[in-house]
This record gives sequence, C-alpha cells and structure tokens, in this order.
Amino acid sequence: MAKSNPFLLNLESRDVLTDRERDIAGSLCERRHMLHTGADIVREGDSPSHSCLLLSGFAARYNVLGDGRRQITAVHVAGDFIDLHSLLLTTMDHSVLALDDCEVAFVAHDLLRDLTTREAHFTRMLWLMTVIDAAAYRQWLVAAGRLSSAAQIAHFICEMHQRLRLVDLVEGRSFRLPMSQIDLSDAMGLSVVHVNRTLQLLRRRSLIAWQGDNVTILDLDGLQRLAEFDPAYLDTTRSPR
Amino acid sequence: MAKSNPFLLNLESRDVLTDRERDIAGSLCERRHMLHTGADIVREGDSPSHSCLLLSGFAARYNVLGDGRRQITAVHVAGDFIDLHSLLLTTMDHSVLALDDCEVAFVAHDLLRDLTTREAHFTRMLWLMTVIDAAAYRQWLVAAGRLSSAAQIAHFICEMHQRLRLVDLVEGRSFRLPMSQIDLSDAMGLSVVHVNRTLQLLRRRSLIAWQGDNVTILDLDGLQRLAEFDPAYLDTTRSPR
DNA sequence: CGGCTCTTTGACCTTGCTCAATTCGCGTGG
DNA sequence: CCACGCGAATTGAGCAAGGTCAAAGAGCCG
Repeated sequence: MAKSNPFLLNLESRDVLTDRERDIAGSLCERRHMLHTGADIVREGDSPSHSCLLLSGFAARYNVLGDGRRQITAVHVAGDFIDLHSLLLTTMDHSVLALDDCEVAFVAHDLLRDLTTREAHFTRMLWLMTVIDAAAYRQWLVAAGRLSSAAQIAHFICEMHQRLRLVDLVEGRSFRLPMSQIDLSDAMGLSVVHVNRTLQLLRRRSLIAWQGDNVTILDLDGLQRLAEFDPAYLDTTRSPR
Repeated sequence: MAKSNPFLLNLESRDVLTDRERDIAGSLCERRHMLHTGADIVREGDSPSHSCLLLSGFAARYNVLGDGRRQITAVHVAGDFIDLHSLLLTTMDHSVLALDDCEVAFVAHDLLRDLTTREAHFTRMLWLMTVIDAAAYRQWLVAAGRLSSAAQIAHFICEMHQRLRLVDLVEGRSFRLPMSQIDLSDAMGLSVVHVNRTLQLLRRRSLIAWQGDNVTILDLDGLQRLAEFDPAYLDTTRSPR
C-alpha cells in the first residue's frame, strides 16, 4: 500500500522536484473529503471553482448519451489530478464517478492560477499530467478502433497495471480494480455479454484471473503481446520537463 | 479564407489577449516551412526540440499497429498548435502526417519553456489548447464506442465544421477537407468499404455532400441530431482563463 | 494511352449485439 | 441458521452491424 503521497509518486516518476515543489504538492492535498462508491465527483454542465485530486480509490470519467447508454473515457487511480481540466474549461463536458470509496482533495482554481504565475516548473508538471491523460485517450482510441475485443481489454489491464505500479498499488502479480463487468463494458464500448465472454477467453488462455475486485496477471508477457502494449505513452522517465 | 493569423483566431475565440500576448503569438509563427502532402511532420519515437504549429492545411495524428493497420486519433486544422505535447513528453508515442500541403511554424522548446516562466496567462492559453484536444479525444471515444457508424461519421463532420468555422475556413455550407475515404476509415476505426456505404447513406438522407476535397452540409440540424453533437466540448466562449 | 490511386459494388463471413433466462454471491431480516 | 432479495455474472439462441475479399469503374496525371 502506498504510504507516501501517491500524487507525489506520480509527479516524481516523471521529474525531480525541489523541496519547495514537494511542499507545494503536499499542500495541495490538504483539504480532504471522502466520497462514497457511486457518487458523482463532478457532473456534466458544472463550472467548478475547485479542481479535484484523487488520493485513494478509483474514479471514472464518463459521458451519457441520449438513450442513457454510457461511455467511460478514462479510469483514474490514486495520485491522479482528476480534473485539472476544469481549471481551464468553462463548463464540464462530462461527469466523473467514484467507482469506489474515494479520498479526494479539492484545490481552489484561484490557488492553481496563482501557482502558474510563480511556479513555472511545477505548472509544467501539472500540464504534463493532462498531456499524459491525453496520451492515454489516444491509446484507448487505437484500441477501440483497431484491436479485437480481447486485445482491447488486455490493453486496458496492462495500462491499469502499469499505472498502479507507479503509485505502489500492485502487490506481486495482483492489484485491486473495483469495476464490474458493466463498468468495463462501458469503458470498452462493448456489450456486457461480450465482455463476459471475452474475459472468459482471457482466463482460458491463462492470461489473467479477475475475481471480484481483484485482478491477477498470470502472463504479463502474453498479455502485452496480445494488446501490443507499449508503456512508452505513460512516459515514466525521470527527466527534466 | 482566413486572412488573419488562424492561431490568433483560435486563441482569441477562447479569451481576450493583451497586445503583448498577440505579439508573442505572432512571433511564434515566424519560422515557417512548407510540408507536402503525405509528409510526416513528426514521427513516432522522435524527441523533437521544437513544437510545430499548423498555419494552413490539414494534418492527422496517427498510430500504426504491428500488422500495418493505422488509427488516426486526431485531425488538425489551421491554427492548431499541433504538438505542444512534445514540449512535455520525452518521446513521441505517435506520428503526425500532412494530409495536405501544410504551412507550419516550428517553435523551439527553449522558447516555450521560457514563456512559461514569464507569461502565465499565455501559458494557460497554450495549456488550454492541449486540454481542448483532450476533450476532442473523449468525444471521439464516445462516438467510436457508442454511436452507429453513420452517427460517428456525422459527429466527425460536425466537429470539423465547427472547428473550421472558428478559423474562418467555412464558406456558406461548405468547407475543404482533404481526406480520402481511406483516411476517414482510419480515423473512424471502420473499414473502407463500410465508410463508403455509410457515406452513401448520409448522402441519400440529404445530410451531406462530399465530393473530392469538398464537404457540404445540407442539413446541419439533422446531422447534429443524428450525431448527438454538442459543440460545448470545443469550449469556444471568450472568457478569462 | 497507360498507370495509379481512390471509389464503388457484390457476395459472403465474423464479430459482437440483443433478448431472455438462469445462476451465483452476498447481505438482511426473521 | 435459513429464506429472500438484489445486483452482478453467466449462458443460450438468434440477429445485425460491420469486416473481408475480389473485381469493376472513375478520375487524374504523365
């Protein structure tokens, strides 16, 4: 379990921070709130005055269509600065859901805007976080458009594994992932029935085990090969930004 | 045709700029180059020292899979700061292609980094550009995952129409869009054959005409309804950021 | 007049969807 | 401890959207 602040882990896996920056990062995590499973963290149409940082738990970014169908566009884990977007956008074009009991910190936009005038490097790090989110969207697009359902799901599992590793939430070959097959189908743009059958396929091939909230990767290499997964897009090199 | 700098049009449709900021924006466009149709503007694996701004023409961001299949994840138009990403990412996880003869400006990363220390508001505007790109990725994900092929293509056309309008590249009901059906199929994650048949459907329903490089929207309302298109995600409100 | 690329068409196949039951796991109240 | 209820997982059967393969037009340039 992550003892250290996962937001710090997230930042520091991409660049070295000064002591002052580490303090700033810490201070952003002060105003903590608990949100319960199923709660909306942000809602489409909102114009929040605060941005929300995820300290523990899982959250999903989603859109709802006219007929009620849902598409999840991103899954966030501890350490993710969930909606830095709202700092710059006038209104939210989507909602964010707590997949889990989540501990979040709210950071006032005024404070963030102020940081952009004083802390150029730290600002670039925040910017970087949104750019990496965007890289993940692109990979999801590639997977949705051009991979088979098995490869698409495999890709998702590889991504979660990699991101959770960064914030120390992988134990051995396993990690917690509180998503039902319904959630997964909304994230993959597939039907629940098909997700169910595809998961069975991945299990039959001894690539993964997924029971309840617990995912175990039995054959990481095989899973990555199936998904054509290359973690480069998560850009986890400690280098000056 | 856009007489004014499309990059300025792009920025100024989201916030008011000071004269100084307008000068800066102009100065970023100075080192111009022409790139010809089919050229790669940036290539996967590169670590560029310059970011590239599109002044005229069209460009596509794409990934290639192991078997050579391609997925286009974004289409960029004049005024888009194409790869601000590379300022913050260590290596490119995808390539960018000139769909067209393109006029681009290269901006040194050193200069941009320097701007982040001196021009907080302008920096936020650049950041905003990448955040809006990300919003477009999300919409593509929703369309790819949950819309029919007809609605997905309709959504794409609505987006292009809206974005080209911002930079004054729509004349009446028509705009230029130099994409073959092959390109379109790679952007939609569909087969060429199916794209062809779906376009015929959209034509038969008198929603659009698309001949060669020229797209005409015959029934904007119908097209937007089919696509469940809401331009809010492009966030074109002039408001303080 | 080739030769090239893009569009279009036809025929057939496959992946993934829908609908409808059934089963399972688990927490609650009796 | 057990029956009940509920949401999630699983299964089966039939269907439809979209893919593949192959060939035929069209437009364009040298």
